[in-house]
Amino acid sequence: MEKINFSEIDKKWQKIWEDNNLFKTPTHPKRKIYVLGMFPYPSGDLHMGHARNYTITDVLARYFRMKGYDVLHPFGWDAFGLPAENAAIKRNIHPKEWVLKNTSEGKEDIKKLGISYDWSKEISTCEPEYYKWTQWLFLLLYKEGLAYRKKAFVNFCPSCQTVLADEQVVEKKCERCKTDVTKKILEQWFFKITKYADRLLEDLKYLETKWPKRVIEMQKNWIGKSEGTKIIFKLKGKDVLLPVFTTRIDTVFGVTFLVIAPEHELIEEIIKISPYKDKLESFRDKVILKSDIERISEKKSKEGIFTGLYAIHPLTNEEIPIYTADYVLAHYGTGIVMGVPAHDQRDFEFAKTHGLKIKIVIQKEGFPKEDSDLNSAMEDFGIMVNSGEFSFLSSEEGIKKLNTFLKEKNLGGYDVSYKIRDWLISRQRYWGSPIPIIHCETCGTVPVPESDLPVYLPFNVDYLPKGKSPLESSEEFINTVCPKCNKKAKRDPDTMDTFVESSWYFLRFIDPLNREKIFDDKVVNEWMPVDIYVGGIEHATVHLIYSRFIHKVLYDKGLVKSIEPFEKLFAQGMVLKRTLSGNLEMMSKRAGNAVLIRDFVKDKGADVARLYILFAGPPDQDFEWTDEGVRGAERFLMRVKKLIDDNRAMFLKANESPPEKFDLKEKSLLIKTYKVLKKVTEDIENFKFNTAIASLMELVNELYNFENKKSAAFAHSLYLLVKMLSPFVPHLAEELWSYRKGDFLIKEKWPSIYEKFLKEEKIVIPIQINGKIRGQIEIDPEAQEEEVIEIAKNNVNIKRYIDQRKIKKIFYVKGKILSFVIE
RNA sequence: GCCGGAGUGGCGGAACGGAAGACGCGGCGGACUCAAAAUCCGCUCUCCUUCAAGAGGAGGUGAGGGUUCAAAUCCCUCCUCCGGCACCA
Repeated sequence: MEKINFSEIDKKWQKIWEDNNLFKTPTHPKRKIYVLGMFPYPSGDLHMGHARNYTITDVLARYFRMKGYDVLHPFGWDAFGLPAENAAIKRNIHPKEWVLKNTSEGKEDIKKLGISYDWSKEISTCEPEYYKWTQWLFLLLYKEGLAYRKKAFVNFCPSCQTVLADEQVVEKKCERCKTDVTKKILEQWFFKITKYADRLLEDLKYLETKWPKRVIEMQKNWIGKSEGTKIIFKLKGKDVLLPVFTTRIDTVFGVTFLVIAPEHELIEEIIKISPYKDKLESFRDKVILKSDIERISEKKSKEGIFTGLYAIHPLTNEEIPIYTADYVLAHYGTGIVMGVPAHDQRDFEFAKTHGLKIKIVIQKEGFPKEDSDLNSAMEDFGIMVNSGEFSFLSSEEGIKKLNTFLKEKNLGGYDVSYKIRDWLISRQRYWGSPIPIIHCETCGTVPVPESDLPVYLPFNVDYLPKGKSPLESSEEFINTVCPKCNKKAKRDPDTMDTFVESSWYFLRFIDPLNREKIFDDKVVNEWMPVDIYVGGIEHATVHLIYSRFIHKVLYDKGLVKSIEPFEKLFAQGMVLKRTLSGNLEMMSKRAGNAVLIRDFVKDKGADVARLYILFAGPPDQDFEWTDEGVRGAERFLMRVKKLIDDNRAMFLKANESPPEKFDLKEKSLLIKTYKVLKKVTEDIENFKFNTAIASLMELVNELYNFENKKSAAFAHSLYLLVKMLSPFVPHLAEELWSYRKGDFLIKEKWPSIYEKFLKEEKIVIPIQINGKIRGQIEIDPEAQEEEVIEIAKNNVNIKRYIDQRKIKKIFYVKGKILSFVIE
């Protein structure tokens, strides 16, 4: 077979498609579908890992276009942020320059893959036309009381020289550079995502069947809802309240100490009145300045000291010693825990170390009843004892009764706690959107008036990271006048986390050129929600929570009507490749195992890349890129081209309607073809591209071996084959289609399935006897049970088994199997 | 520790209550060729019976148990691997 230059075919059609503006999105859709891949950072040298994401959305976009949908399939760049900035610093060029270079090169690479994007919708988040609206969004949140500034202990990456959101800290390390994160106290901007915690959790129910289970689970975990009780202790002799959150209020009579987090806001007050002032201060400083990684560390011993103060137990009026210890976190619950050593393992260990009382208040068969017999905490539910009027209730009943009781007495009651914390969005880096806030000595924090947006990011700034905001050193930027009092004032020197930009970009795609508004909500509501969102699993808790949050804020303002932004989520797997050292790793420039789109496409063509990527395995799983696999894809495409070329005249004769005359063999070919059509159709909609292609391969094999290549049935099958191939390998399919000298294939309709060609005349079904296959018979698929049994009984193989034996039962599954149960 | 997901040929994977291993890769044999590559055709889970062609039989989807006429698929116990969260009160 002659070698085919697929890349020449690519170029030809890519140009023609572009010249004819074939992927233009209609403004007002009749029957819409919004297909979106997560937009990338403009890193240089896009490789097959990227290609996988784009290919998946492209198959869907092309398929649904043929199905008659108006398809929105846009592309853009997540251009602000550390990746671009760090890369630029490394190369000693300006981030803007770096981004421009990469977006233009990247765009060329993507075009070479033949992805059917509407490029008129392209956006880049670092352009003022975009970040103006990111700033507008900030102001919206500010006005709604959802953006606030607070001094707080924040995660700080010593290598990136900036603070990080909790979501960007993975295993106590910086998500980007893997450096151990330290703590810093800084005044920072936060978005109040916690206000939406419950809705973010509740609304997952709309996504449960359409999002991958693991993503739903990760989000649930991340939000971390925990139902329990708030109970208010009092500081002895003072008018200070000490609220405690617990999930085990049934153990409240077993409280023998309280522990307050060292970084708790009340700790200053406690230090003031404590007899151990100095010791407390030094303990606090020691713990606070530790990074989380040091604080948790290997040993897990519970370090803490006595404050010298006591609390009053609200139910027993006992005096309870107050400790401060490193195992209690200020940001969870109320930052104060009640110590119940008999029924909580951590409290047990702490009590043992500090010689505190241990008091059993829950009993369960098989567990010690004497305090001194405990070797570890008994954490199970059981029967409450030594609990005053609540004694002899079960834990479950006790929890209910105590919740009601505490509420009545104004001492607390049912409460909910979340793990999710507010989203820290300030960054002490240059390459991001400025925060549209002015700090005035007279007026305080003043938002930039909307009419003054955007606050431009200045170009000439010494942007090397120094641990403080580079913009602070830019005189032209930082100095301004207060919009309220017109006195000299300073701009907020920080930039926004890039995840702010990416949490609303899917809305801007719908109306990217709007100069008046963030978007036209009428148009946006015609297109939203995103019907299919495709991207990597790494965004499960970061981008996908932030986007849902921002979308809900906009929903509450009436700007969007969809409850959730992403109807269906598909998490595609990674592309792996062996490195020189033999390890199997994610394809990346850094690992040195990247197969670049531009190199590959130049050599083998876009369709080979697309087909191989789609066929290599289920799209939600990782797969290993191998040269052998590539060859298989290439071989298949050559076979397809040869098949059509060799039978060109027949291919030209066929059309949308199946032939009216055919013999038995031809009919069985038509049946096969329409079964493949049905499977390909279903498989595309279910993201099973690998099996869709497998069935197309079967069809090609069958067509090769088909005897009567002059029959209308054969011609019709060729015709359907080319149509079915087009979402996967659009260039080759278009080339073959062009033999027919009609309209473009990509404007053609997806073929419809003729039911009459799904039914076979005769089928072969297996016969089971006592669960074992003992033979097979040929039957009419519509045959009645009695008829089928009769045929089976007369089959020689079966006769051997059932003669002289009593048949106890017979099962017939229509058209599938016949099963005898004999003695 | 808690919560998910997954274990199927030499490999990627199909089948998801009804003939396990579709399709592809690799391997083996053959055709073409001076030769090689490419291409095309055939075979390719294991064991047993049969001189062979051909056919027949037994076993087999991480391990063990269960439900069912029938289990890779459903249920229980266990093992292993992967992922998320984790001193979360």
